[in-house]
Amino acid sequence: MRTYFHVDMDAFFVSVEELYDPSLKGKPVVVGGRPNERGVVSAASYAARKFGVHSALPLRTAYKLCPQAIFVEGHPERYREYSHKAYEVLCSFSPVVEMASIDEAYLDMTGCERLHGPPLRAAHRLHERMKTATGLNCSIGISVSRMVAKISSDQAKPNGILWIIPGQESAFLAPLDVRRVPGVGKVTEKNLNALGIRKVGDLARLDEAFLERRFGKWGLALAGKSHGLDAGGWFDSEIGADEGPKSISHEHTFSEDTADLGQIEAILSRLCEMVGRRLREHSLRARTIQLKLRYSDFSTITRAHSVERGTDIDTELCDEIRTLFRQNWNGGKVRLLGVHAASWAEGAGQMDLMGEERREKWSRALAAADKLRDKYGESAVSLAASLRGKFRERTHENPAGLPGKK
DNA sequence: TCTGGGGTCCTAGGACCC
DNA sequence: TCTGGGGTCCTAGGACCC
Repeated sequence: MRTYFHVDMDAFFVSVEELYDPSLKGKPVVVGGRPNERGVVSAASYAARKFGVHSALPLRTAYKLCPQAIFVEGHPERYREYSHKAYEVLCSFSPVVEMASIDEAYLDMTGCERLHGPPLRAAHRLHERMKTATGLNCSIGISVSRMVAKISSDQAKPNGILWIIPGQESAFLAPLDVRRVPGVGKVTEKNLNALGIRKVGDLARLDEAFLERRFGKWGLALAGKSHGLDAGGWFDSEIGADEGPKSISHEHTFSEDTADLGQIEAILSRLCEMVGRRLREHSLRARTIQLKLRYSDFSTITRAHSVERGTDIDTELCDEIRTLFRQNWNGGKVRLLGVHAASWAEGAGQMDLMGEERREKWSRALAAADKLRDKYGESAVSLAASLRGKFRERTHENPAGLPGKK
């Protein structure tokens, strides 16, 4: 029998912002952008949540619900920094730590009793050390199952600890809404509700075979989850095994929908550069390049093309993407563009669409550009098309022509 | 309520091969 | 030529998570 902790930082982005600006404390704060921007709430303070503001809510809606809230853009570098600080605290508690996202982690605490005492005492110590070392509150769920630990940390919020005594998993889960189960979103919840299944206990009473017939493999996993088992997909995998990214993508939503080809191609170039840069950072070459295109009516298509050898070169990505775009654009106003790279090429091959010499020349030039970007920021170096686009986008959003948002 | 951006995993059909 | 079956790759779309 194992012991897992799920550690989840409370209102993480907001709490980090409060460390930098203590005057925010206790006030309704919304992280995500300006209230009149296209976009959604990344995080809301507890004071803001009282007004019905929550993450994923459109910013404009958040503003309607809580006009007095303080809206901040957010600082990803700060969040990464504090995420790393939290990670170090966790590593001092268990050798088996897996960050599940920027603000939550799983710890395998099996066999740590001699060092830290029984689970609850260990959790209190961890909670305290987290506060001292980072200034941040977290909530901790404890169980023999990772999934139950995650649900219990959720129930423990804010700033709490909840231990599910071994053997009590089903009893703990039974009265909860099915929506609390990780992996059950809006759609699955609706489908389950339509069958009269509202609580996890309803799910647990059902025949496994019925769920499998109804929902396939996912139904079987659901049956296991309802009993507190780490069943299906994510929870089945080993904890702590980090294998690097499986895909790299960037996308951009226009502040106003556009059918201007110059503007569109400029953004595509910029996105390709961002993807290319990340590929080179990870020493990866992508075999599959995918375009994402969303129109004003929110209808969205993706179109992919695979190449034999893979690439990490901006111009090659750009050529692929531009072709995909020209082949598939219906001429309508575009809301969002995305560039997605996946399916990594094996080993250290050399050539693809270009000859080896040209390729090396490009690689050197791009490495130099990456360095400049490190030093002076993302906007320092750009392909011509991208530069044009930046100028247009910026002038569009920012008629004064002031420096960009970064 | 007018809907971001970065990911993961799953399904399903068709091509292609043996 | 009247029509199998399994495996793998590619593509498109969708649910879900933070």
